[in-house]
Amino acid sequence: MSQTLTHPDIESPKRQAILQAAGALFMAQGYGAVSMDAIARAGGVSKATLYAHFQSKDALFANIVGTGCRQSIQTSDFLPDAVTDVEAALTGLGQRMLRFLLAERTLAIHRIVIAESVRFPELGRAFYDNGPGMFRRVFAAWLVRQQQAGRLAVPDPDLAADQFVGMLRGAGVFTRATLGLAPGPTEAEINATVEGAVRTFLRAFAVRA
Amino acid sequence: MSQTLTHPDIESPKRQAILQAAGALFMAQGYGAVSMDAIARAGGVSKATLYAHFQSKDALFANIVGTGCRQSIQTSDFLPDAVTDVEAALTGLGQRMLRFLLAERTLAIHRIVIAESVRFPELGRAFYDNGPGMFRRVFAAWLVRQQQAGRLAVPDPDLAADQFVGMLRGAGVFTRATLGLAPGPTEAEINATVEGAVRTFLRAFAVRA
DNA sequence: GTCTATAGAAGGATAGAC
DNA sequence: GTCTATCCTTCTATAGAC
Repeated sequence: MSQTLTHPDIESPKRQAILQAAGALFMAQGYGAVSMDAIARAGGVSKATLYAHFQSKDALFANIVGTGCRQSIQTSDFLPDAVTDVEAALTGLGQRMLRFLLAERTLAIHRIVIAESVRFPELGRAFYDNGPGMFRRVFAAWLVRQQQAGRLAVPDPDLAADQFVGMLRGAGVFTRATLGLAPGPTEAEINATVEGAVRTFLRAFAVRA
Repeated sequence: MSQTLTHPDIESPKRQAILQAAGALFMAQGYGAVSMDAIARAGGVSKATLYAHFQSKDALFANIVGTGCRQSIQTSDFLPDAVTDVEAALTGLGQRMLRFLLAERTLAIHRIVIAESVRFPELGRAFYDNGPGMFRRVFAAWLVRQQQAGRLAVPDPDLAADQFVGMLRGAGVFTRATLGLAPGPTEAEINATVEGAVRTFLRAFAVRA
């Protein structure tokens, strides 16, 4: 109703500065630990300007995290394009997937969604639908195509997709990264995790010679 | 130094009331959303009494979560006792493990540790060492014994343990429960997840006939 | 739209009586 | 140890000038 009155230019440099500053702060410290004062200071604007662009702290937070969830998953990036070799395709998929999951930005969004989904229930839903849920749909469909091509035998594609992602996240390198434990994951650990997941997956689902 | 001065009776009913009230509130709402006022009110004590037993909000929080982490994992509960049948043992282990992971109390501790481990780094370490890390050690050792008995072929027991737990948590039922998404997991989903994890695990690591 | 200044509420922690 | 009452800080949000 008052949308035409406030009508903040979506390209406004101040607005962009606010979003960037708020995003960095929220990701690093969570919802409760960040004050509007701190956001205004980091963004180089006054608090009044901040409230001219966003109705409340909640609204600003929802904007940040919603955008983060939507931008985070580019499913096409993960889908193996050339499908001549299933093992190579799965390995490439696993590498991109695990490295994406371990990126500091992804970890931050993951942490914050888990933390705040109790207070903002729509947050958990948006994250799942745009993240894990969407990936599972696309990956399961890919598994079905491989099965039709005679390269895999996957009785339950949804379950198999969950298992593959589950083995990547495992209880090892990803769990420690989520908890912020030092030292961070090494290249060797990442490669071993991916190779192990592919090996186990293929032993279970490859078509026997 | 002032330990003998304050010397709060560890069995004090007021102290117990505080711990119980604070635990419920922290688990349900997280660190930032809970005030000392609310804890005092819920515990039926005054704020001064609260501060007589705990030096600060941080200290009270650390006590709650530390205790929760330590009590949460009774590794012996998860270890298959009779080992005549590996598949049955793994299925029993998986059932107990997944149901434990899905318990509301476990989910609450898991959420809160992830949320606050950025601000309280020692929290993530304590949780991992007493939870996933300890379980992995014990489970990997069990896998080695099964291998020595000729029932399994597990080249990397740590990786295999991570994979089994990873498939249980998967990207499905546990992920949705962590995000608080309705509806909750059904019996059928839980059973399918466990059976699927055991089947995939055995296809990868069972000794071929 | 943007600022300075401030209102109004809530939280963490303490003083002092008992 | 426990209470009541309160201090000080910090927070969200707004009023009013430009």
